[in-house]
Amino acid sequence: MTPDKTKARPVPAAPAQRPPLSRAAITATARNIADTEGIGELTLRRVAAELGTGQASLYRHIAHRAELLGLLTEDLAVSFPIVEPAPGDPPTEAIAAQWLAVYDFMAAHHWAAKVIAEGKQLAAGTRPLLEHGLALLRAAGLSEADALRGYRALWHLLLGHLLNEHPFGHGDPDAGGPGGSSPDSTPEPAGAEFEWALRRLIAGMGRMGAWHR
Amino acid sequence: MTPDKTKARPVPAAPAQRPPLSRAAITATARNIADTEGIGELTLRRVAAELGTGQASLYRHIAHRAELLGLLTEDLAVSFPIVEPAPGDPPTEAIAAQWLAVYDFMAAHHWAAKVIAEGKQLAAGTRPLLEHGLALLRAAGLSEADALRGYRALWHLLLGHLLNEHPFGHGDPDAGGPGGSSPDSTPEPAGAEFEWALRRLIAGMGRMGAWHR
DNA sequence: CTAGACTGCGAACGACGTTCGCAACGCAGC
DNA sequence: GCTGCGTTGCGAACGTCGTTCGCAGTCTAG
Repeated sequence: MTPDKTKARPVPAAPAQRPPLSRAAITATARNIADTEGIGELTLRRVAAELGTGQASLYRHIAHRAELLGLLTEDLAVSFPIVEPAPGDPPTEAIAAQWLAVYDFMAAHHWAAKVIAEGKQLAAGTRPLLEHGLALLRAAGLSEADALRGYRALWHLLLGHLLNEHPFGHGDPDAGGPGGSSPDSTPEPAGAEFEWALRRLIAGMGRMGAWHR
Repeated sequence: MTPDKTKARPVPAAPAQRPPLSRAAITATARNIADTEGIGELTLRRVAAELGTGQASLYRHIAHRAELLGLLTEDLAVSFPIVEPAPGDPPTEAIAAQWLAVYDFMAAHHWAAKVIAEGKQLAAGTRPLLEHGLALLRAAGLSEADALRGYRALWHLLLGHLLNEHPFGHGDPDAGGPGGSSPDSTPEPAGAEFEWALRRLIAGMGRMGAWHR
C-alpha cells in the first residue's frame, strides 16, 4: 500500500514510522505487558512484537533480560508514594500511613514484589522512600541504626505479605474493588492482614526502642 | 560397543541396577542438587542425569516441574524445627526462640524461600509448625483470630527477610532491598537483622493485643 | 503362552534468552 | 560528490529448558 514512487523512503519493510526504539520505549512496553497480562507473559519476543521490531533489536539497548527487569522495577520505584504526615498525627500513625500507601501501590502491580524479590537490587529509585522512611522513624525517636533496621523490617514485612497474598501473575484486573464482599469464604481482605501486622510491628519498635515508655 | 550378538541381553544401556525410580528418589536427588548447587541448577535433565535415567522417565512419577518443587518444599517442611518453650520463659521468648529456629533452618536451604514464595502456599507439611505456632501465640494471650494473624505476620516477616537477605541464584552480594543505598555502615549478620525485627513484632503483638499492659 | 498394564526412554517439539553476521543508515573528512 | 566508519535494525540460528510422543522392553494375571 501507498506505493511511494518518489525516492523518499525505500525503508526496510513495514517499519511505518516508529519512535526510534529507546530504552524508555522498551521499558514502557514491558511494563504495560506486565501490568495487563502478568509477568509470566513478559518475554523479549513479546516486547519486540509489541513494538513491531525484531527481538534481536532489543539487545542494542539492553544487555539482557535481567537488565530490563531492573529498569522495570526502577521505573516503578520512582513513583512510590510519599505520604507527608498529617499535622498532629502521632509519629506511629505517620509511619503506618506511609507504608500502607506503599503496600497499596505495590499491590496494584502484582509483578513488582516477585521481580524485586528475585531480582534483588532496588537501587536509585527508592531513594526518596528510603529517605522519608528513615526520617519518619527518626522523628519517632529511633536511633540512626535502629531507623535503618526498622526501615528494612517494614520493607521485608511488606514484601513477605505481597508475595504470599495474591496467588500469582495473571493479569487479573483487580479493579473489582470493594464492592460485593463474598459471604464468608474470604478469610480477610488481604490488605487488612498487612495492616494488622504493620501496626503491631510499629508498636513493637516503639516499645522496645525509644519513643514509648 | 559391546556387540552382544546373542539375543541374551538387549538391555537398554547402562541401567546397572538402580532403585526403581520413585517419587521419593526423585525428590531426594532434586533436593540434593538444590542444596549443593543452588536452585538455578535444578533442571529435570540434571535430576535425570544424576539418577542415571532419561529425562522423560521422570514424567512417569511427577506431572510437571512445579509438582517436583511442591514435593521439595513439602519434604523440607516436615522437618521444620519445633521448639518447646523452656519452663519459666515468658511466652514472648518462646515465640522468639521458635521463629529464630525456623529462620535458621530455612536460611540453611537458600532455595526454600524462593520456591515457597513463587510456588504459593505450602500445604500439609507445615501443619505441626502452624499448630505449635498458634499454641504459643494463644498461650501468650492472643485471641484465636489474632493468633492466626500473628502466625501469618511472623511467617511473612520471615519470608521477606530470607528473600532479600542472601541473594543466591547468581551470587551478587549486592545490598538487599532498598536499604542498600546506604554506602557506609555495617551490613549486619543477616540473622541478627531478622531477630531485631522479630522481637519488635512480637512485642508489638503484645502491646496492642492482650498480654502486656 | 498370551493380553494388558506399567515403566523406561530416545527423539522430537515449542518457547525461551541470547549471539552472529549482514544490510541499511548517519555523518565526518576528503 | 564518494568514501569510510560507527551505529542501529534484524533474520536466522544456537543452546537450554519443560514437556510430549510413541515404541520397546518387563511384569503379572489368567
